Amino acid sequence: MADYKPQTLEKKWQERWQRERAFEVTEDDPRPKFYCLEMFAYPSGHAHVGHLRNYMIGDVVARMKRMRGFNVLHPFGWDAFGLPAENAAIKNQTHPETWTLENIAHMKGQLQRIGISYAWEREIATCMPDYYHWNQWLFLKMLERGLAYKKRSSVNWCPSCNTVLANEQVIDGKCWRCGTTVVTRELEQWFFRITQYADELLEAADRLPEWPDKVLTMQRNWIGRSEGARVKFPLPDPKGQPDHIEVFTTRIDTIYGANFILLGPEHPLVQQWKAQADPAFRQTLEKFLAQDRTLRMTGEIEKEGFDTGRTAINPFTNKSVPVWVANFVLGEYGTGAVMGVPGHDQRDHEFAHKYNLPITIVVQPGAGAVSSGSAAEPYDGPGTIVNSGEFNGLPTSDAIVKMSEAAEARGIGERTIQYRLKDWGISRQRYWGTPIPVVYCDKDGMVPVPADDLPVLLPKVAEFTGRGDSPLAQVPEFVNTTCPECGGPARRETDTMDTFVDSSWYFYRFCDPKNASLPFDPDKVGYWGPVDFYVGGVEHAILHLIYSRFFARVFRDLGMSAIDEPFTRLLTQGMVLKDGHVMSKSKGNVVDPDDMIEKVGADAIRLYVMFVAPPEKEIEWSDAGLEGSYRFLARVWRLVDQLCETIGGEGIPAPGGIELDDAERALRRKTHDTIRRVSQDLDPRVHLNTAVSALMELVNELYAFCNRSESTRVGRSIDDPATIGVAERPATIAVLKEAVEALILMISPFAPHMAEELWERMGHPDGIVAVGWPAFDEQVSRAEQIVVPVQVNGKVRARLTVSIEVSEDELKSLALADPQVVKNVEGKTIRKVVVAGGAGSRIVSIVAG
RNA sequence: GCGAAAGUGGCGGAACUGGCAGACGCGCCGGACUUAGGAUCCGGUAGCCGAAAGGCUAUGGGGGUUCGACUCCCCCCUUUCGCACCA
Repeated sequence: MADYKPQTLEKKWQERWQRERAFEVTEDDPRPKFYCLEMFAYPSGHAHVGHLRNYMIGDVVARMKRMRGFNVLHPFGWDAFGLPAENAAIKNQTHPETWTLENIAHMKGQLQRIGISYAWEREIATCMPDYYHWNQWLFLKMLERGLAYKKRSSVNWCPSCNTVLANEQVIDGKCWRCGTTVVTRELEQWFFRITQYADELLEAADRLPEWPDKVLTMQRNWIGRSEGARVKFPLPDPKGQPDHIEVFTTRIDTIYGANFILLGPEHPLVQQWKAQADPAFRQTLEKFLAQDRTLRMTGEIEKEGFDTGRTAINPFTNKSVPVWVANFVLGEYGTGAVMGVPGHDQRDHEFAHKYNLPITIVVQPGAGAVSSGSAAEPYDGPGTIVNSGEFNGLPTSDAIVKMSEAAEARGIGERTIQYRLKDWGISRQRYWGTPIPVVYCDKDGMVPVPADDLPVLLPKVAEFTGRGDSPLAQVPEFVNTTCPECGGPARRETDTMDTFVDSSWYFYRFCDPKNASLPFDPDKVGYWGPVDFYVGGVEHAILHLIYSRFFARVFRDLGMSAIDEPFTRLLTQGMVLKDGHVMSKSKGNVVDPDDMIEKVGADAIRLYVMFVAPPEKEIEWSDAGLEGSYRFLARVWRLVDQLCETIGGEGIPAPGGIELDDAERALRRKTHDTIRRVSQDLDPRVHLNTAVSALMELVNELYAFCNRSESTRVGRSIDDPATIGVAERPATIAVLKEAVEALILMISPFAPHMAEELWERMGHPDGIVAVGWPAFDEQVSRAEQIVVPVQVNGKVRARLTVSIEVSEDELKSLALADPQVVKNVEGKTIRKVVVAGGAGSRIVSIVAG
């Protein structure tokens, strides 16, 4: 007899798993593969239970799949480059690498203490040269194929982080990381041509049935496909190169109502015209253009325009229309210019109203009578075309086709598809990232570093001032190099890559983490890929998950893999709140897992987090709930502790062929019913909370079974003489053994340490890891009892408890034998008895009269 | 404004394809065992009526489909999340 002492037994099993390399895997394994992955971690210092929830969910699935006969790859690594390391270095006078490696060591210990079953021999850290080497390799491949390119552009600049942000990293005009308002800068930047895959990424989103709809919707919106047309509005008096303004519209059918042209402030013609204008005009234009770009992007400022004094020709009406600059037109989207149709667009209507521009109605809702005059409200729905010459009377949908064709025939426009998605800017003016492997030579210009010279190592020395230029530019030994082409002096690129590059393909590196000649062996990715089950926070729904889908296609097109979609199934786990807020160090509401392990052990934490809510939902941390889970584990412990001498070891037969009494049969049914429920709740559903509750029911049933009489009572306190374990009857022992062993096995994904210990105490010295999932006996489970409602003339008059083995005929006779049914149909003629419902549940309806 | 998801006891949550609403746990109440109990074991716990048997009312609100609705359909309310001038 021994009390449940999680701390010592957990340590024992963690050491044993490590010693026996219990979770390491190879590719030459006859079992089917299963790749289970949680989003790798940024090594920020200390993991709190909110972080750990992610890994616990993946671990339950990985352990369960192992038991069910899969060769399970379950690796872990570190997203180790990034700004916080650099900021910490500035603050603490240490090196980012020191800070990062110390954090990794600590967090790795935390993960081991909570008992996550990782193949640690495959661990990777993106800040190591043997990893970022392959970022550089891939960059060169993308450069060769035109998927990486450099251009000058206005970029989002975070003045606090002192670096560029991708569009995806700007939230409401603010930096995703620090919340500082983002400003615009003109810089030479490297881009990845993700837009080349826009259509494919969008289309394939329909073929990801095991992703949450929410994530797919977000990705679809982010890619933002619109079908429309580009149309040229000629400039009668160009005085310069372009002799027209091209607009993008999804509503070419309203073009007869286009009474003005609006240019975005970034439109090149605006700059050109400004330069040509007289000083007074230029000054007012500049004043207008000085509006804060980020304020404009929030959409909360009033619509304002500036009349350029120029005109263009509407190519359909041949009328002259004024050209304005408008603060609400986005320079980066479409052509940066739009046609203003005040009759049928809310924004254009407001604009026309404000500046007294004419409004023309060209669409009537429905096919009804034509009303005249300008509408007080713009109508932007479908309808019938009016005031549009030869197109009058067409439905708007037809008009879009006909007018597009007309524009194409006249060479003044074409149908196009416009995406909201833009190319991915990857240059970062920071130190702690992958150096971009190109050099600049006065003679040969931009020259890629030859693949044989990779990796371009990040120099150890760098000064961390937090100034707004690239720290690498301060390191002459790094910057000054020779040109691979001509051997003359050259300068290295001093920007580093966005860390999202690192995280966009790490799941392939895990398949072959030590490969020194390629990012991975295609055969190994062919074996393990794609990731079958991927767990992570919904905050990565757009950034990481679109970039990874993009990179998977790049590798595919390089001939490195056959995989389009890197993640077959995605689970976005909910956050862990404390006192109603997300855990964060600054809020002071973090729950440190090591404190909790000290109190109740890792298994109780794991069980609690899995039990308290479905994995997708956020949970509110509760110490009382945690204690409840500890109590449950202690309850299981006591049960097994008191029974194992009787039911453990060899020589006890399976209960299959033995004659059982009612209670034994009921327990056996419960055992197999629980196996069925837990199995289904774990796979294919991942309803971990209900799986745990099914196990709790089984434990309750076991206690009730043993407590039928004083002599078989279990579960009292250790020193209580009433707790002498169980009976004599071989059938009882056989049924109990089956139930208890199934319980231990099924609890092991949740509470692996305790399960191992109990399994050992039951007389199995070889450890649980290699043991299979408990066998499910359908025969036993089919004898399950169900309750069938019996209706008489449409009202439920009785409920029959029957076995689902009962046939329909038997069910009918049972219904008629039920006293209450007899009472309800007494003296009446039974017209009809109906049996309905699916397998397992049947409804008897009796029509009497 | 647009889009998505959700609304069930004191609380977290269950209910799988339309079939006993509230599994399981927390909390609370009681009993047993005890010098003691914040341990353990056993029981109770949606609301209302009733001594009980039992009955009635209940899944945000209102309609509908159905023998039967937490579940499906329509309208409304609330909350959360995402997008937000994308022409």
